[in-house]
Amino acid sequence: MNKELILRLSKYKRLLFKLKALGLERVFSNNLGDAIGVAPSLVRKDFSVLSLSGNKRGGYDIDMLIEKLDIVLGRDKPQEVIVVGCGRIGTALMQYEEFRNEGIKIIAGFDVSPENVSKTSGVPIYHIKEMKDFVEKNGTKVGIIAVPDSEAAATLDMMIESGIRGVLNFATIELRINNRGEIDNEEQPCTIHNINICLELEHLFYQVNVANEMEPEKAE
Amino acid sequence: MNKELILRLSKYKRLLFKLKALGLERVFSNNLGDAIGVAPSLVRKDFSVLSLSGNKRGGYDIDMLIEKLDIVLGRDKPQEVIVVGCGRIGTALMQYEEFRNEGIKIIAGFDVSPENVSKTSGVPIYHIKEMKDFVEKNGTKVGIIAVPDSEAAATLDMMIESGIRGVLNFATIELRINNRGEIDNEEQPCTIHNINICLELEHLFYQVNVANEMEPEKAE
DNA sequence: CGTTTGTTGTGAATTCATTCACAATATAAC
DNA sequence: GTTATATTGTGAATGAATTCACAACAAACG
Repeated sequence: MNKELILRLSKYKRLLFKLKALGLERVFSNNLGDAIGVAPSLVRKDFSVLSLSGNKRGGYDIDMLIEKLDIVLGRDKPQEVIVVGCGRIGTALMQYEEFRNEGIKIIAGFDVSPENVSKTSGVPIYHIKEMKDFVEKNGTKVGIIAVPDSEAAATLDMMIESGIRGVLNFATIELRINNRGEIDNEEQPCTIHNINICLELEHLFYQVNVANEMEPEKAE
Repeated sequence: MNKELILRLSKYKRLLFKLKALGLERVFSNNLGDAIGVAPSLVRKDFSVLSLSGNKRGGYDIDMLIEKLDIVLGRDKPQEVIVVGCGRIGTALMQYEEFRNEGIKIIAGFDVSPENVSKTSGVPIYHIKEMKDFVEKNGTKVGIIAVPDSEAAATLDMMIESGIRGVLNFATIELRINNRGEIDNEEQPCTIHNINICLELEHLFYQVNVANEMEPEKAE
């Protein structure tokens, strides 16, 4: 299963929810394709791979798609997350409204000095030393790294040691285990996704200052 | 120019800075490959495409690489950014330390009620109505969207109308213009990058709950 | 009931990034 | 100065994701 494919499946699902809320019952591959910006043939191929079949003329049943996608994406289990590092980014995430709509819940924050963290978010804040106990007790599997760059690598080690198996990293250093974000020779693999805001902005500056300044033919 | 390629170039550059700070003068393709997690042949291919050549035995000259990469990536110009939406995410970004190291500067924040935004970051906060004037006066080309989902599409329109040509979107709805994040039939193209935290977390849950729970052979 | 229409489903073709493999060659060693 | 060695540079091979193209077919229509 391809990373891009999984991302598309999540996008389909989100879109299908909205269409359903609007009262629709069926969709065509080109509706979905238009909305998420891919070719209709790719939508059909994706569904084909997952054995989601539609009606030869009436398109796909929205409820069916949502139900099957939920299974494929593993959305039956609770989506609970911890945040490690309660600085500005960390606390902003704890109060992030949109998580609620997606069924994602931040269940705890951890910091080296929890006494300095405002508790306004309603999320309990603990000292980072308590992380392992907490994660074991709650069976938490996913966590966010929002610590300064200098602490990121050590934080990752602690999280993996605690039992975390999926990590979203906001530090600007690229965290990896072995070669490509996943341990696969270990019994318990851990997946790491890096969100590197600086890198994204730099990419935009490239597009704006370089790619778009070229002759249209040379560009991109 | 491929998106992944541009990202790799930024990573090379960042790494080269660190190596230089450590006193190194030359690197081999496998040093760079190991460090950023790609094959050495890809590093060589990347440099080959850009006509960055090394010495048949002594590797690549770090200063030369940095200099040339800076040109290719368009880092000569100032990297100034505005933030639209000064809620928790927006203000956290305004105070984000790591931008400084990368030469990125947040030069203003805009909000519908600037009077409610704390000014502690040192970044001036204006009413969103003043954006167009500001952007025109300062020639700003890149901006960050940190408004609620419901406002995101309208905010994008305003930013483009104001003259912004590169957008980093933190709202969880996927913003696009035409089909794929770029207008290319217009005179002034605009590139949009979406950072969708919910999507990333959902992807992690998929990895943790589904992919990694399968038999190792079936997984991924 | 036969015909038209529109959409799915999928094997084949395509495209494109990455890896392979190795000739070319600069440096080091002797 | 000759030989050995390590690394670059790149054309060809590979591999994977996407698009194409069209047969199959269900629904609508007359």
